[in-house]
Amino acid sequence: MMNKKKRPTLQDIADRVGVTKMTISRFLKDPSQVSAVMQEKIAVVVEELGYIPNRAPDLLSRAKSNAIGVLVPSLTNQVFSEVIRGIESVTEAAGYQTMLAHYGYSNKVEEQRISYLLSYSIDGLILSESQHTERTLKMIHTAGIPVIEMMDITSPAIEQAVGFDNVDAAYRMVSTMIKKGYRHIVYFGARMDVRTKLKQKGYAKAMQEHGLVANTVFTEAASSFTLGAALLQETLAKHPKTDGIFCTNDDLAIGAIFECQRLGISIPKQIGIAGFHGLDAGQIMQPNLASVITPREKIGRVSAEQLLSRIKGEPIEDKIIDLGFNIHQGESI
Amino acid sequence: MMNKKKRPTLQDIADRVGVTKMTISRFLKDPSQVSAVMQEKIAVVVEELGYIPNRAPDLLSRAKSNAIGVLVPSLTNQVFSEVIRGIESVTEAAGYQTMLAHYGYSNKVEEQRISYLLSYSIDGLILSESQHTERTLKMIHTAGIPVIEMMDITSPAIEQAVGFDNVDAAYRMVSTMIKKGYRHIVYFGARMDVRTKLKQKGYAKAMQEHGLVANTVFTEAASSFTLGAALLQETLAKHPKTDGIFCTNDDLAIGAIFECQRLGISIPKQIGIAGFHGLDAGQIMQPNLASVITPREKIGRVSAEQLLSRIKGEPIEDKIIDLGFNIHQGESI
DNA sequence: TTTTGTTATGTTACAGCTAATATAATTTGA
DNA sequence: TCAAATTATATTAGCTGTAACATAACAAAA
Repeated sequence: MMNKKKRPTLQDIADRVGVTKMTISRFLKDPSQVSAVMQEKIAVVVEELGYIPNRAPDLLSRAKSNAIGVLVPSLTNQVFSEVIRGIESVTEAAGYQTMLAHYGYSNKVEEQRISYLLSYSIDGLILSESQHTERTLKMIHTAGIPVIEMMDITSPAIEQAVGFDNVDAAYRMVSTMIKKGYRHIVYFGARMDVRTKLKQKGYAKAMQEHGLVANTVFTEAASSFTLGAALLQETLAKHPKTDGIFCTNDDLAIGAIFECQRLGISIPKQIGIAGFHGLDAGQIMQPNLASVITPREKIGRVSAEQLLSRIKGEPIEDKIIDLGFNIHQGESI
Repeated sequence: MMNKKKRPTLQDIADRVGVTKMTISRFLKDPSQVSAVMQEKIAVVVEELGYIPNRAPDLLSRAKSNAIGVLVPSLTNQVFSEVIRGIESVTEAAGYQTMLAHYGYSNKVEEQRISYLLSYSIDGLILSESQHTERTLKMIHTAGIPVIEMMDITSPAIEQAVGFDNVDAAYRMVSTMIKKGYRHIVYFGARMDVRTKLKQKGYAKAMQEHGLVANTVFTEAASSFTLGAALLQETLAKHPKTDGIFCTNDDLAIGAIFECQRLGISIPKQIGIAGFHGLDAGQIMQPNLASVITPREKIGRVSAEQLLSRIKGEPIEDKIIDLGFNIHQGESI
């Protein structure tokens, strides 16, 4: 076993300077709390020993850690990188550390990750789901820290939700497609997590209202461009009359468009395709991708703001904060 | 101030069960260390109180933290999500926690993040850079934990590097383009971090060897599809004879291709375009993108394996582990 | 000078868990 | 049956920093 070198402690510094560690502690927190002479002496030794702070004792003896936990389903998913950017813009400014974890869309893994984050005495938690295991709910309750659920607002499980209405967003996009004349619209899903299912609900509702038949093509795999292409193939085989496709995200939509182009299927003439989230890639491509534009960074920012305000002890003002979405028609429908 | 609810401790459980907290500690670590009767009794109370472990005391008493730190420049960058996946596949299997931090390509931020990770007594560190501030080097030295530098192997700053040779990779791709007949190849850079500069070096070397003029078009902004399109515009204006483009990453390359398509510039006939890393998006698109395929997941995996082995006290076998790369010609050059 | 106020430093105690060691309880074996 | 071996539980001490309180040192005011 490699034994970590014994790192210098406050006591080590104190011994060299000839004071007690309390003085060093004060200096590190705010140098002006110590006399000018001391400041110099201590600074030299701190530098010399290369002191590295140790958070453990602080976590042990005090309630606040000045850190929050953030759980996202996946790091590969660009949607969440933007959410994270929003969160950190707020936490950094407020001097909070952000402990990031991902759970691969699994409730069980989410539970483990939350347990791990809580073991570091975080002051608050931002989740990306609104469905959790029993034990997760119990842990959160026991920890007694504020929690925000991000992204979807249709059925928050805990205290406060920030995001938009996935069902309505899907409903509106599909309605737009129907209004444009599409009749055989298929829904592309991947991984079938909660949000994918909510969008399916909105899709089904729109189809039903117009007396149209709802068809879903999906896979359990994580979505990707390649997968969009594969789902298109499957769709052409299973539902040859398809004239429209609504995808749970832009990755699938872009993959499907590429595949159409490869097969010589004209977009939007023969098939109209719409995605979800309005990522950069879809906006730059030819044809410009129709998509539901979601306020990802803002969701992160508002979530963090709400969380910090609650950590400060302020009460919940709005249990549900709806940040809305926009339908972008682009050129692909 | 919101006061976090006082979480149950081992003592609380012990009191209810009527034993000492040591017995509870043993049970939690390995239930079989405790008599069968106790196991049942304790399990009930643990469940009932919703016990959440507290890592602080453990960290404090200098035991191993069973956590490693991983620093990546950016979470938005898909390259690094794949590296992280590789790392976690190893650390999870070994029961290690991975503490993730990102530093936005800034040495100074890297320093802060490292300080933060070290304050949690991590057992090892994986970095994505081979250039660091003075203080970073000092801290790492003082902490006395093993460190791996990932991605580039041309000039490791600390102990051990895992990755490939960026200069050579760029050199080989550009040489391939030259061999195919391209003469006015421009290099697209973004953010001009260390790796971007290394690739530029390889590009310049290949151009020079063939008596060709090297031209770089770049921006300080983070790369994106949109940016690739913008750089293409700039290039057409500045270097109208351009017949080839080598990009520091696939995002720029894809953006450039889209822009060419929009402008009616034929690829690869009029302009050949090559990217770097071989991401999914480039492989599915039309035309299939030429790119340097890098073993990203493997870099993560090997880095983690090496780190864990060194945490166990094993010596460094190879200071530099070169995992190579492949030139994929695709259809875009 | 003495008193009071102010600033700088010191002292004490504590947070929760576990390694190491001690003791009690139980089983085994001759 | 009782000593020895084994197993189960208890006791003690320590990890590092800081809040809270105590004291010392010095300056200003009376």
